[in-house]
Amino acid sequence: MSTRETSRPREQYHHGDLRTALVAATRQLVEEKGQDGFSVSDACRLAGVSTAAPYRHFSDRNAMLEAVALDAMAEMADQMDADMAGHEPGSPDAIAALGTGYVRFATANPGTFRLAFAAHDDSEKLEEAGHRCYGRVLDQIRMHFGDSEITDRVRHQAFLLWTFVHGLSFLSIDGKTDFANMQDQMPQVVRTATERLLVKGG
Amino acid sequence: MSTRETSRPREQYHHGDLRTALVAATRQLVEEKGQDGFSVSDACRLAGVSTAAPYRHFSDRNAMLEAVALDAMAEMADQMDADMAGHEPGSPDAIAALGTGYVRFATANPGTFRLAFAAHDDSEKLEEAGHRCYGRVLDQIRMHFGDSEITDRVRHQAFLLWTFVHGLSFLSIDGKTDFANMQDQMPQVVRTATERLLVKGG
DNA sequence: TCGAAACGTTAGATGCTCTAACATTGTTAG
DNA sequence: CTAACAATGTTAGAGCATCTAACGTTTCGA
Repeated sequence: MSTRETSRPREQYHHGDLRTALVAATRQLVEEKGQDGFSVSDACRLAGVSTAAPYRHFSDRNAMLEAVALDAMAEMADQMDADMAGHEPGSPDAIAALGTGYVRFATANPGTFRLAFAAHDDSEKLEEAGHRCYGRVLDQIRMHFGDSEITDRVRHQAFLLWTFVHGLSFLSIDGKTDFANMQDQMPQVVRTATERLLVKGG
Repeated sequence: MSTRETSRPREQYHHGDLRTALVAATRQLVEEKGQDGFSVSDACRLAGVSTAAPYRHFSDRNAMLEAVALDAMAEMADQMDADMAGHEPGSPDAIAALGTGYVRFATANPGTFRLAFAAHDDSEKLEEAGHRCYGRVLDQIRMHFGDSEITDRVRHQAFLLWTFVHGLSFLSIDGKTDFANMQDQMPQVVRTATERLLVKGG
């Protein structure tokens, strides 16, 4: 067994999978200290390598953050899939579950969520991952209306819903909700908003 | 006339109103380069003082940002008041105007908006300014329902609306809307969401 | 008017990002 | 098998940022 933990000092000159270790360290630090609080040096300490090592794998500090954002976006898609499983496709239940999954990811990974949605100046990969994620919403709304393709009506409705859960995510992670227990009440709030925002009208 | 511009070098030893000048410089830089891109040194260069000068007025870099956030919060309240003027108090028009003002401030001052709503670990002043701002929303909803005091129903409705405009603000400043022209279409989106979210039901 | 308080400056300690030059290991062509 | 080369690590250091310490200048009140 090779020593690949991020916490213990290495015995070998080559790490083995430093890129992955650095992304993990970066993510952990972003959660602990936020995007600005994060430092490349700290990540190096966590991974047990010198401060110059990351530059073999990332062009700069920002690229490290971008890699975390990319990971997070994919993970969020997975979480949304999981939360949606078992619900009738296109049903209000399924749509609300999609929204709930979104907010749940945000509150469970506030630093990463904020990072993933900050304006990374035109990272094509990240944009693409975001679209894959959003595609789930579009598709559910499409099925809800029984449309065969993504129409303007579908797009408009999806945007209203996304806007709501996105706002709820930020208010939650910034501590602006005065819910006694966010965890318990959030799904009901999402459900209410979904039902009210989602009408045929367009 | 004393030299108080932020761009020109001073002739006098004492600046006159350095605190104000630094807040202005900080705000400008936050808009230009974002919260992380901002540096105290840059602000000093703009204000024409040495890099040690700010520490007579602010405990640290973060306190400078907090001062900007505080200013912004007050300014946002003003903008919301202005946008609401002329509408019947408690009317859907007034409420939608309140929301539109919120989003307009965010898109006009993205860096500052993001800063103002980031989680500044328990700044009482900032929290208080936020509550003053939110009070406007609560009051309009209260009047909308003809209630004499802020009831749970009012609070719940206000929260739904705030959530929506907050989400719309972030999606807008992060370039996640595919509106052809945000400026033109945003008020209609806010109007639609307001009408759908705002129902007696609770 | 004179001493203290307020407010600025320079110098420097410390830490961060990133690059250059060099060291070690893995890989592959002959 | 082995010598080159590619990949991936290291150390040293340039350059810039935050913040503190010690000190200079101006304002203001007793």
